[in-house]
Amino acid sequence: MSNGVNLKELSQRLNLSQTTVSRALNGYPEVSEETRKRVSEMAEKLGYAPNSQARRLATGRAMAIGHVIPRSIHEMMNPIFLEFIAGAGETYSRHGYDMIISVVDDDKEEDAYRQIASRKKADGVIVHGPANEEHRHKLLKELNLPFVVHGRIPGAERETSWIDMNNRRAFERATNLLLDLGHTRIALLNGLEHMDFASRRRRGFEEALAARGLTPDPALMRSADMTEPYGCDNAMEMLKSDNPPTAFLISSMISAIGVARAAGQCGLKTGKDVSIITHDDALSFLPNSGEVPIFTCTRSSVRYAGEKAAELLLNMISNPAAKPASLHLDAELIIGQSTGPAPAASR
Amino acid sequence: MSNGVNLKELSQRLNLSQTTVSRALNGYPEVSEETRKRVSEMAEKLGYAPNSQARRLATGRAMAIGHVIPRSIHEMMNPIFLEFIAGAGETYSRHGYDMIISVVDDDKEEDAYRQIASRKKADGVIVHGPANEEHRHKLLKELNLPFVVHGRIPGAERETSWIDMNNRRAFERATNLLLDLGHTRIALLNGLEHMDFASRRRRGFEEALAARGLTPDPALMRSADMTEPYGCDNAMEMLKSDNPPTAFLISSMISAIGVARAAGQCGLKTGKDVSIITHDDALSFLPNSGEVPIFTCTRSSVRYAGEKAAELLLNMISNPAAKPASLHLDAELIIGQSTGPAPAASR
DNA sequence: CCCTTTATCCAAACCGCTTTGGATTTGGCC
DNA sequence: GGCCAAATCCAAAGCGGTTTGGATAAAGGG
Repeated sequence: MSNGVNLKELSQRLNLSQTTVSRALNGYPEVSEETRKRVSEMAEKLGYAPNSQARRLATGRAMAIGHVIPRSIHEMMNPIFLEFIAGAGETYSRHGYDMIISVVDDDKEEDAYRQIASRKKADGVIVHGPANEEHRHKLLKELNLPFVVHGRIPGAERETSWIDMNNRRAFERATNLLLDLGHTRIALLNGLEHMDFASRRRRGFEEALAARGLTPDPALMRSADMTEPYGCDNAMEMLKSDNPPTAFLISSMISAIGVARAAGQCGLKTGKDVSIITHDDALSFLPNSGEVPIFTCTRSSVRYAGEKAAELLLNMISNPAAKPASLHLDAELIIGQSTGPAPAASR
Repeated sequence: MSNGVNLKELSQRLNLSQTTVSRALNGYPEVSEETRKRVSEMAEKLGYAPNSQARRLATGRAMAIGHVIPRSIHEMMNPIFLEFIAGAGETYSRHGYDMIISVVDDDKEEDAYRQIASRKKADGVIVHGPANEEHRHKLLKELNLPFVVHGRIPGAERETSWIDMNNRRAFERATNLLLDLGHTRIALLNGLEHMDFASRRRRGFEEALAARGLTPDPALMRSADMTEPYGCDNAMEMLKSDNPPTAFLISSMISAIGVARAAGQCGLKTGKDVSIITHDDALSFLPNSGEVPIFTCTRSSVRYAGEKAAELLLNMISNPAAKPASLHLDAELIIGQSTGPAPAASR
C-alpha cells in the first residue's frame, strides 16, 4: 500500500527535478522554503523514503557499524555483551546508523573484518574483549577501518581509541575494603586471565595485598568463564578446605550468586561468616539494588560504556583526522549486605 | 593496502568486460572454466570483493535480516534475546546475510518496521516476544515484509510463520511431576503474563492442577520480569507465610536461582524441604548441567530456536509463494537435584 | 563448403540516490 | 534601464555492481 515510491516518481509528481527534491529533503539551503514544504508534504503523503542501498552507494558511506563476535566470546561474556550492544545500539539509531552483528566461527574472525572493509559493509567496528595477546588492532589499522576498543589493548593504549573501566583500581579498592575489615585470606574468582580486563583485576588484587605485606595464596585464585556453577563449585571446594578463605572477590555477579549459593550450602551466612564482593556490570536482569544492595560491589555500567563507545566511534568517523580518544571510567565502590568484619579466628 | 579495487579496474587488468568478470565470479555458466580461473586468481590477488551496497542496489535484495528490539524488551528478556540472536546470527552468516539490530524507544517500534520496509534495509524481520494483544503482524503484512515470530501470536497461528516451544505442555508436565511427588501447594513464579509465552505457561499449570481437582491459590501466583531478586523476594514472602508452598514452578533459571537463595536463607534445603522446578532456556552462561543437573527443569534451547527461526525466514524470502510454516518444539523434562517428595505435613 | 548451433564474451541499460556545474529568474542598486 | 549577485532549479554524471540483448568465433552437420 504505502510501498514503493522512489525519488523519480516523487519528483515527477511534483514537477521538480530529482536534484531539487533530494536537496529539499536533505535540508540543503538552495531550495526555497515553500518548495521544501511542498516536497515534504508530498513525500509524506506518498510514503517516500530514500532507498538506503542507493543512498549508501551514492554517498560512499555505509551508515553502519559492525560488531563481529566470534562464537567463543559470547559463551563467556554473553550477557555483558548484550548490555553493551543495547547501549551502543541506542546511540547508533539516534544518529541514523545501523548496527550489524556478525556471529562467526572463531577462525573466521579475521575474515569477517576483511569483508567488512573490502565490501564496505560498515564505516567502523567495535572491538570486543581484548586479550593480553591482541592483534585485531593491527589488522584493522591495515584495513583502514576505524574502530573503538571496549577495554584496552595492552601496549597500544596510545595509538588506539578505547573505553574501559579502571579494572585494576576497582579491584585494588575492593581488596582494600576487605583488608580493612580484617580479612586476610581472600579468594579471587577471576574471569579468564588471558583477557586484558581479568589480568588487570588480578593485578589490582595482588598489589593491594602486597601493599600490606601479604602474598596471594595460589590455592585461593581461580580463573575461568564467569558462570554460576563456576562460582559455586570453586567456593565450595575452598570453603571445605583446611584453610578456607573468609572473603571472596569475584569478577561477576553471576558467579557471585554461585558463591552465595555455596556459602548457603555450607551453612555459612553471607556478610557474616563469609564476605563477598563482586564486580557488578549493572546488568538489567540482575539488579543489585535497594538501599543496601545484596552484594557489596564495584559497579560500572557496561551499557553506559556501550553508549560512549558508540559516540567515540561515530566521532572518529565524522572526523577522521582526529587523534585517538579514550575514556577511562571509574567503578563505584558500593557497600552492600554481603560484606562484614572477618570472623574471629575460627577452629 | 589490500583496499580499493573495484569491478571496473579488475576487468581492465584482465582485459575482460565487467560482465564477464561478474559472471565468472558469480558462477554463471556462460564463461569458460579457464577464464573463470584466471578471473578468480586475479581477484584474489588484488583483494577484490564486490561492494555490497552496489550489489544490493543492483539485485534489489538487501541481504539482511532485521531485528527490532524496543528498549523495554531487553530489560525483561535480555539474556534470552542474546542467545536467540547468537543462534540466528550463525544461520545468517552461513547464508551470506547480515543481521541488523535496531534498538529503539518503545514508541518508535512501528516506525522502525516502516523504515526497514520503505528504505529496504532488510528482506525480512524476526518478531520477538509476542504479547497477548499483538499487532505487529498486521503491520508487517501491510508492509509486505516477510517475518517469522519467535513465539506465537494468539489467533494468528495459521496465517503467520513462527517457531515456539510448547509452553503449555511443558508447564503441565512440570506441574504433574510435582503433583506426583505429592506436592499440593505449588507456587507459580511466572514471567509477565501479558506475554503470550507466560499465559500459556500459566494455562499449563492451571490445567494440570484442575485435572487433579485442585484449584490454584492466587496467593501463590506471581507474574513479573524474571530477575533474580524477583525470585528471591517472592519466595521469601511465601515461605514465611502461614501456609507456605512446598514447591515452586518458575519461568526462568535466573529467578530460580533467586528462589534457591531465599530457601537457603530460610534454612530450607532445596530438593528436600522445598522443591524447585524451572524452565531452562539453556543459556550458555547459566549451565544447568552435570549427570544430575542442579535444577529440575523443562529445557528448550532458545539458541536452537534462533537458528531455526532464521532458516524459516530465509526460506520464506527465497520462496515467497510458500505458505506460512512453523515449528513447534517440545521441551525436555529433566530431573535434577532440586525436586523431591513433598515433606510430610509439617507444623 | 555453407549454414546452424553452441560457447564465449561484450556494450549498454539499469538499480535509486547524491552531487557537480551550470542555466534561469528575481531583486537591489546606481 | 542596465548590471550584478543571490536565489532557485535542473540535466547529467557518477557510485559499483548485475543483467539484458546481442555480437563474434569456433564447432558440428549435411
